[in-house]
Amino acid sequence: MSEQVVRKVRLTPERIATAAIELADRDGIEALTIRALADHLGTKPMTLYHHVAGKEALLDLMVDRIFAEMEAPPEDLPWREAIIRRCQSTREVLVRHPWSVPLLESRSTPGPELLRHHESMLATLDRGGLPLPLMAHAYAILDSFVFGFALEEATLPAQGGEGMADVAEEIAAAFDAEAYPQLVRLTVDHVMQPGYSFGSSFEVGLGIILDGLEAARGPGADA
Amino acid sequence: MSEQVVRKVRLTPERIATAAIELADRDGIEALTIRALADHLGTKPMTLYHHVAGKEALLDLMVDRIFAEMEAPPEDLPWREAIIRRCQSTREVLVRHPWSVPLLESRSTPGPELLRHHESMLATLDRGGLPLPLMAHAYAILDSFVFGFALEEATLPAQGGEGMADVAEEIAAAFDAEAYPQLVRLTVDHVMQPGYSFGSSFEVGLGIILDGLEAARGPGADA
DNA sequence: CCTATCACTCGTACTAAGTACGAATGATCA
DNA sequence: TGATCATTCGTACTTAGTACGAGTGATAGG
Repeated sequence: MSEQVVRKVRLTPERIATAAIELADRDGIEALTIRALADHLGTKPMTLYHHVAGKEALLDLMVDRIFAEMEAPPEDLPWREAIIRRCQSTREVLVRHPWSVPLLESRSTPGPELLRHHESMLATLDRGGLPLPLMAHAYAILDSFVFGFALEEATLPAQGGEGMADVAEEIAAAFDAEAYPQLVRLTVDHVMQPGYSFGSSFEVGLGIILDGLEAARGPGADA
Repeated sequence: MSEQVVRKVRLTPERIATAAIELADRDGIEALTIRALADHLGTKPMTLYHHVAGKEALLDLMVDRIFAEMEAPPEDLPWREAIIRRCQSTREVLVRHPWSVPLLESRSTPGPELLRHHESMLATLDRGGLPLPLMAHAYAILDSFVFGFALEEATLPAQGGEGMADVAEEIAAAFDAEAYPQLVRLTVDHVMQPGYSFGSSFEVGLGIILDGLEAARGPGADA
């Protein structure tokens, strides 16, 4: 049970947050306790409190680090590509840390990395020539979609194409085909088919939204 | 502190879940403890365990009841209107119970009402004449957007138009205008303006997505 | 009418987890 | 060398979920 990793480096809030993310990735967010984290760091619970104000503060730190993982696309990319890149990166990060998705939005105090993330998204939209009101819409819509998608993806049983098909099969068997005909049809005739990938809807959705935004902007300049 | 509501009716899982939702609405999800719930129901903690297997099971019940609140649109409505109606209803429910959004997606065991909700959404899409693969995309995209939007909305400081402007003002003051120019510009020149409403992006986003889906369906090409 | 059953109620207490308090330890600098 | 201060951590308090088993009241069969 105890892992007693020997600590060689000095404790810092950043290092603690990093270790906490490791633990959450490995054992799930519900297994992330102060005691387990201390153990993982080769120290004792109360020691952590000299670097972090409490568990809530720790969660805030973790969230900010998650945002830090989302990379800003290079500025020389065309507007549309840049947005796609950033959204993909965001999704990848959230897939890597599925436990974080409900957390991200339940924290009320925004950290610097969160602000940076938003800022760079807005800057890219600005480069696309969107007027302010449309920019606000674009921002809200894209963010909602990306996080919403990640939210669904995070709770999907298994995201590997095959593993998911298996699960879907079980579900379909448990379903009452009369009570839920569409659900069963979708599952059996589509989801369980080889080559199905839930993730492909991400690209499609993103494309639809970007098309709509460009149409709303009109024939503006691109760069 | 103790509220000691006199209980007149027999305890049932449904009634317990309803009371739990009331409590969560009023005091927040973190204040929903078994003890507080028992108090609210005029009974004792262990009594609840004869009707509900545990707190996890209680949360499952609550989630299913939340889904039950989302109303299916009348079948005679045109396809597009029906989708909009359902999505609006979903959003309204989630705004009414903001604490539930992270919960909804973190539960892995789907209840009957959740299945019903999905089924009716799919049925409406089917009425729209979407072929199966496009239907799957439409479903994933719409759900992601609606829940993602609700997720953001749930964590927004205040959704009343004015209250939010106040908060935005504070935030803008705290911001470093040099570090986050776009964020500040958006906040000051748009969000803080009278008449701004975050929620309006919902309609816009929904419209864009539906336009895109119709376009994809239209001439016969699909994705 | 009496009593056995059973669903329901609840008092007690155990466990896990966050964290307050203050002592011990060790490094830095005058 | 000794004082200061950051860090570490042992102990213990608190809250919350819930296991265990005793009480209690309504109902059904004799």
